[in-house]
Amino acid sequence: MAHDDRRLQVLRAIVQDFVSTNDPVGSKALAARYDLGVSPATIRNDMAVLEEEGYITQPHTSAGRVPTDKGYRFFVDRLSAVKPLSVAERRAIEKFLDGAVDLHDVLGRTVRLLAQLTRQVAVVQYPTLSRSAVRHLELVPLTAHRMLLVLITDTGRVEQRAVETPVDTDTETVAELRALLNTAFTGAKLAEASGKVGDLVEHAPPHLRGLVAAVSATLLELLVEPTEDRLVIGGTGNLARGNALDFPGSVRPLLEALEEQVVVLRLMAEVGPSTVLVSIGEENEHEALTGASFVSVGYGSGDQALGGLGVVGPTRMDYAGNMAAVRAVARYVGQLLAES
Amino acid sequence: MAHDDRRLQVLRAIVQDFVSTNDPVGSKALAARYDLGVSPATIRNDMAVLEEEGYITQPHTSAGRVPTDKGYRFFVDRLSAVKPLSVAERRAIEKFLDGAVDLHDVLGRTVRLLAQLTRQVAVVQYPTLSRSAVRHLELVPLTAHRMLLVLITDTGRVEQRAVETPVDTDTETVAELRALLNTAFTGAKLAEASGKVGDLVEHAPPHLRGLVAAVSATLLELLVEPTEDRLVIGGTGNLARGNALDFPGSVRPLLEALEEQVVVLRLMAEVGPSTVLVSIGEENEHEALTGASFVSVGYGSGDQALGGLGVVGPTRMDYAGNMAAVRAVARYVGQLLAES
DNA sequence: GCTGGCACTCGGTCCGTGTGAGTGCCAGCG
DNA sequence: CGCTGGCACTCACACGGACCGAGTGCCAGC
Repeated sequence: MAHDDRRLQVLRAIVQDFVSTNDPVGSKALAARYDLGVSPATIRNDMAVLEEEGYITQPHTSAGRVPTDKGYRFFVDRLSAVKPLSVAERRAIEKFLDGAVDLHDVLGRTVRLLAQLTRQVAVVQYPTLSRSAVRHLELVPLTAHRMLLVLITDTGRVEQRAVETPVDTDTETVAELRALLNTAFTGAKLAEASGKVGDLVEHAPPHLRGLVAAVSATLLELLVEPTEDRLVIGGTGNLARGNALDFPGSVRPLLEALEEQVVVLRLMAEVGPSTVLVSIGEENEHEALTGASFVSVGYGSGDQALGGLGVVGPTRMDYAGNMAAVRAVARYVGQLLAES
Repeated sequence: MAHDDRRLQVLRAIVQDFVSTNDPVGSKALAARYDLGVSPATIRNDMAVLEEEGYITQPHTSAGRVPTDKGYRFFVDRLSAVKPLSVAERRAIEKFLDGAVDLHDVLGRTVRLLAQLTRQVAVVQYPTLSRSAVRHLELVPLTAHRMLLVLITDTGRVEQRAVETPVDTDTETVAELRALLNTAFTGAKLAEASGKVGDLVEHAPPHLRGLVAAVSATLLELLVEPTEDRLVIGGTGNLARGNALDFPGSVRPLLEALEEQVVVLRLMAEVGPSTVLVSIGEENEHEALTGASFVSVGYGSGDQALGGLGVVGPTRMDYAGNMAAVRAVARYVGQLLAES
C-alpha cells in the first residue's frame, strides 16, 4: 500500500536527516527538506506509528525523533542503496595503496585510508595464519642449543619464535632440519600443517627426531596463538570529532575495547568476503560497543577471508557510504595480497 | 635563605596538590594540608611572588593558583625526588614482561604495562635498525625473477622486502648469494652495513654481480626507511579519563599526532638510556602537544639507546612517578632484549 | 485519509541574585 | 623585618524564574 510505503520513506528521511545534521528531526523539517508530498500533520501520524513500532524515539517530549537501533537496522537492511564510490575515490584508494613495500606497510596504509574515507575509526586484521600457506621456513642458529624459527607465509606475514633444542646442534644438522621442514611444509596451508606435524616427527630420521619434535612444538604454537593478537587501528582521533552526544558516556570504554583487540577480532571472526557485516548499537555483545556501530567485511582473494577490516563509529553514521568504502578497500587489499 | 626556601616548598606543595586534586589551589588549603608552619597570609605573599616570576598563575581572579609550564619545569628539575618503585611494582613489571614470545609481544606487553602503571598513554619505539646488528639474512625464492629478502637482527626485529632480480635465478644461485651475504654482513651493525655494500658489489664474483647489486639496493632501503614508522601505542583510553580540563581543546589533535608517529619519534630521537627526558607543554614543538607533557627514556643494553619509550599525558601529571615507571620499564626491556 | 488549527509540553537560554573561595592590602605584633 | 589576622573586594559558578520556540497529539473539517 502507498500507506506503508510512505511510512518507510519517512523513516528513511529521518535516518538520513539525523545522520547528516545530528539534530533530532521534527515533522516540519522533514516536510520542508524532503519531498514527501504530504503535510507535517500527516508525517506526525506516520511518526507516531513508527515510534510505536520501535523504529524511532524522542529524546524528550518536545524534541524531534531519532532513529533507534532497530530503525537503523531496518534502514540498512531495506532502505539504503549501495552508494558506488566516485571515480576520484577509487583512484585515491589505488594511489594510496600502491607503493606499499611489505605487509605491515599495506595494512598501515589501509587503515589510514579507511579512516580518512569514512572519518571513523578503522580496524584491519592481519591475514589469519590458518588460511595462509607456508612459503618458507627458516632456521637460524643462535647458540648451540638455541635457534630461531621463522615462518614466512604467502600472504607476507612473517612470524618467529625462539626454539630451545634438546641437544646441541651444528650448522649441518640445522641445514638438514631446514630441508626436512621445508619439504614437508612448503606450500601447505597452515591449517593442514598442524595435522602433518605428527607424521613428520614419526618419519624423521632418528638422530633428528628430538629436534623435529622441539621445532614442531614451537611451530604449532605459532599457528595457534598469534591469530589472536594482530590488529591495526587508526583514526581514533575521529572519535573525538563528532558531537559529544554520539557516545553517551565517553569514548574511553570504546578506546579500551579497541585496544583489547579481542572484542573486535571476535566480531571480525564472522565476516566473509563479499558480504558486509553491520552490527548496530545494542546488537554488539560487548558492553563498550553498545553505543557504536561496526561495519566490516572480509578480504582475501578466494571465497574464504584472510582477515577482516572495517570501521567503528557512532550508530549515527553514514551506513551506505561506509559500507561502500569498506567493501571497496577490502577488494583492493585482497587483490594486492594476491599479487605479492 | 629560609625565605626563598619556603617559597620553593610552597611551589612544590602547589604542584603536588594540583596534580592530585585537579583543583586550583588556594592559600588556605595549602596551609591546612601541608605543614608549612606559616599562615595563609604569608603563603599568599609567597604566591604573589611566584606568580610574578611566572611559576604559577590564576585561571581567573578569584580562583586558586595553578602551576605554569615553567613551574612544572622547575618542579621536575629541582623539587622532585625520584620515587623508587615499590617491590610489588617491580615484581609486576617482571611478571608482566616475562613470557613474551617475540619482539612484537615484548613491545606489546611493554606498552600495556606502561599505560597501566602510569595511567597515561604509553608509546614504545621499535629498536632502531641502525644500532642493531645483523643476525641473519635470508633469501626466499618466490619466482624465477623475484625473491624475498628477510633481515633478522639481534634485537629480534624481522624485516622483509621483495626483490626483483635482473636475471633469472635458480636455487643454487640463491644459496650462493645467501652465503655471500651472510659472510659479509652477519654480526655487522646495520649502520656499518650500509658502508659495506659498495665493497661487496665490487668484489662479488662476476656472475652474481647484478644480483648482489639488486639485493643490496633493497637492503639499503630496509636500513633507511622503516626506522620511521614503527611505534606501538597503548592506553589511549586514559586520555578520556581525567577531567576534560586537562586538554583544553579536545583530545583529538593529540590522538592524531600520536598516530602520525613522526611527531613522537622526533621527540624520542633525542633520548639516551639513563637520562629521562621530560618535555612539558609549550616546550613541545608540535602544536598538538603543547597541552601535554612527554616523559621518555631510551632503552638498550649499552650506552646507546636501541629505541625510546615513554608516556604522554596532561601537563598536570605525576612527574616523579611517571619518570620512575618509565625508567624502570626501560631497564627491564633493555635486559630482556639483551638476553634474547 | 489528509489537512490546518490549536492547546500543551518541556528543554534550552537568558538574566539577576546570592554565595563562597580566594585574593590583595594594611595595620599591628613579636 | 617578617609574619599574622582582619577586612574589603572580585568574580566564577550555582540556583531559580521567565521566556521562547520547536515539536507534539488531538480534533474537526474537507
